[in-house]
Amino acid sequence: MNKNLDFGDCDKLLRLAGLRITPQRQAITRVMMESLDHPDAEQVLARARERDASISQATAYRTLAVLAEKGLILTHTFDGGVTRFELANRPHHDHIVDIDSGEITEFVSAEIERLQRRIAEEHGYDIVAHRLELYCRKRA
Amino acid sequence: MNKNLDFGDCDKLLRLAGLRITPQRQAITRVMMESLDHPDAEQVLARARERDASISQATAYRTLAVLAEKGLILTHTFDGGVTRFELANRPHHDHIVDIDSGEITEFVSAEIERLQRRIAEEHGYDIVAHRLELYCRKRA
DNA sequence: ATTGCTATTGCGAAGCATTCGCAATGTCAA
DNA sequence: TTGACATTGCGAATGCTTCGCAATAGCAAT
Repeated sequence: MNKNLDFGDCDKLLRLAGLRITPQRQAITRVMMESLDHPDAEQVLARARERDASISQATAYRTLAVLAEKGLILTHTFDGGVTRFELANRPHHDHIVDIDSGEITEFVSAEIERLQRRIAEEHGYDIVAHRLELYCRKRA
Repeated sequence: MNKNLDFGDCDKLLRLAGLRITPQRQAITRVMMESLDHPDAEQVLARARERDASISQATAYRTLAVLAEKGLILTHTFDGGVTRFELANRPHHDHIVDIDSGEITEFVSAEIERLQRRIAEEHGYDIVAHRLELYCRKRA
């Protein structure tokens, strides 16, 4: 009980989403808060079960879905792969996907973002969101 | 290796890909040559069956897979949806998606592509493919 | 604390797109 | 024409994700 130092933050996040606080949701939410990578549902479930072994697969999917719906986590579906998740309140970034290993690298380019805005503007648009993924292979 | 192929001849295309010419593959390949949109496997199958009603679902998937593998068609997966296909003889382009109307506008930016290559290079990667989508709203 | 309303859960089954195993058939070079 | 082997259709099997439902648990009002 004394190791749950992040309980407050976690509960706050769940209340933000207007969700009832359950041990399962706390475990899953804390996993997302601690994950620095982009785990898929299976990985989130495995990590959450280290905290609460009783969590079912369905609950993992449902909790991730509702957190995404409330905007607290982001979902990514890289080409041909499963849905992956990450916490939403992090700085914006795009992704490099290693097509051999599946490894994800994050990057930001202010210059690309500026060009995107210019292109959108030239077509009479304002950008609401964008998605940029580079599917890459390690240099020989 | 497929940049300058003659896409006007279905049989020639299949032969260049090193594939045996079958009625099923001819039908599917012709469907792809005539499609101006980005049909999914189910749609390709339906259109191909107008030419050859005997084509099975498995053959549609297998043919599309092998054509993609040979670089003759491209695959797209929009937002966790199904895989969609497009003939590969069109100039590369990215998409502006009007989030209100769903209208798609194509664009190309050599400058963005150059920046992408530089970013990938800085991370030790070569770009094999990329995906860039701008989700936009018409300017007020 | 107790109650009552309902959101949430676990379970297994059901979807859905896609792939696979295999015997039959078709293609093409020799 | 032949024969090796590529390709096909069928249906079953995947793999990820969602659903139906009865039991359970959270939470606000008593």
